[in-house]
Amino acid sequence: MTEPSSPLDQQLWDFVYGYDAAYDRAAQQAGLSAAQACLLDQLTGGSSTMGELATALLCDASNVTQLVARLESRGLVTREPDPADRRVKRVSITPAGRREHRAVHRAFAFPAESVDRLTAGEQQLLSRLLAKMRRPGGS
Amino acid sequence: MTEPSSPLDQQLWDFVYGYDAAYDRAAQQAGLSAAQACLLDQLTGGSSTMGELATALLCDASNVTQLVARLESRGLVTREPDPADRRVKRVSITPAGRREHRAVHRAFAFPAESVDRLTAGEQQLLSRLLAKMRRPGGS
DNA sequence: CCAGATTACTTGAGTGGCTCATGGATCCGT
DNA sequence: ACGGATCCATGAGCCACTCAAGTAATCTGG
Repeated sequence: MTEPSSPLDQQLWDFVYGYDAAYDRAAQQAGLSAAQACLLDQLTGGSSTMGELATALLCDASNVTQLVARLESRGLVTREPDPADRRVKRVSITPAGRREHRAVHRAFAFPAESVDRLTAGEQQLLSRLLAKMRRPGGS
Repeated sequence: MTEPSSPLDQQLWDFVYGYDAAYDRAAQQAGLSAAQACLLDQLTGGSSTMGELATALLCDASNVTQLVARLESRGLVTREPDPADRRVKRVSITPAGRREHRAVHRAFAFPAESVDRLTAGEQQLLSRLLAKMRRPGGS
């Protein structure tokens, strides 16, 4: 009685599994963990505080401290006290960090490859379906 | 020049992110890690050897040794030498393990909820798109 | 203006997941 | 029966993650 999951559920699982594995490999190819790559990605839009990073990455602040420490020791991010509130640390990505981030992005071919197998119309359709699945408030 | 990724890429990322987070929470609610839940899932189809599990989970055999050890110590799986080849250990899920696995499955509402926001026709369409994205050999 | 609560981050201890290198046991071909 | 291959376990080590406690800066009320 282990309800055998619909084929669609299985397809979703497989897709996510492949997506995750591909991201891991892409990050690792740049000498980063997936978590480190995610953190760098957060910073490409501008500097953040430690707390903002913790919120974005859905994890503890002390975890961010360590992630940033490792990235900082490799010169991929900088961590400076905010002049306006000296409790706050502003974390920014360095040019070297940006290079690593781009390397990960380039190596992460999975989504582009997947999407490229669809026609433009199918891509639009997929986008619509994803949007509808996401919304908690129905269509 | 950090090519701003298409909206569809972002949607895929968000979907996978939500999927992963939901699975983690579902597993944790049953006192399991995601890796442990995946391992149990592999065993619901019948017993496996350590090596088969390592292949299925895309990880090192020694990692499986530890995962199985923890699950075994909690009575969720058993590990017995294969009578035909005593190098091989056959890992099987116990009734208690099956209960935990079902608990995770029940708590993992994300895919069902997402898919349920689509009509039957849309679900079929999504299935077709996923299949087409997966295939390395084009349509 | 200043004591106390609050905020933002760090530190330390502990758990797990993961890998690599190594080792022991078993199996198989010659 | 010997030697190589196979399957798994063990140990060391890294990283991600969490929780509890600590420090420093800021805010707040009397």
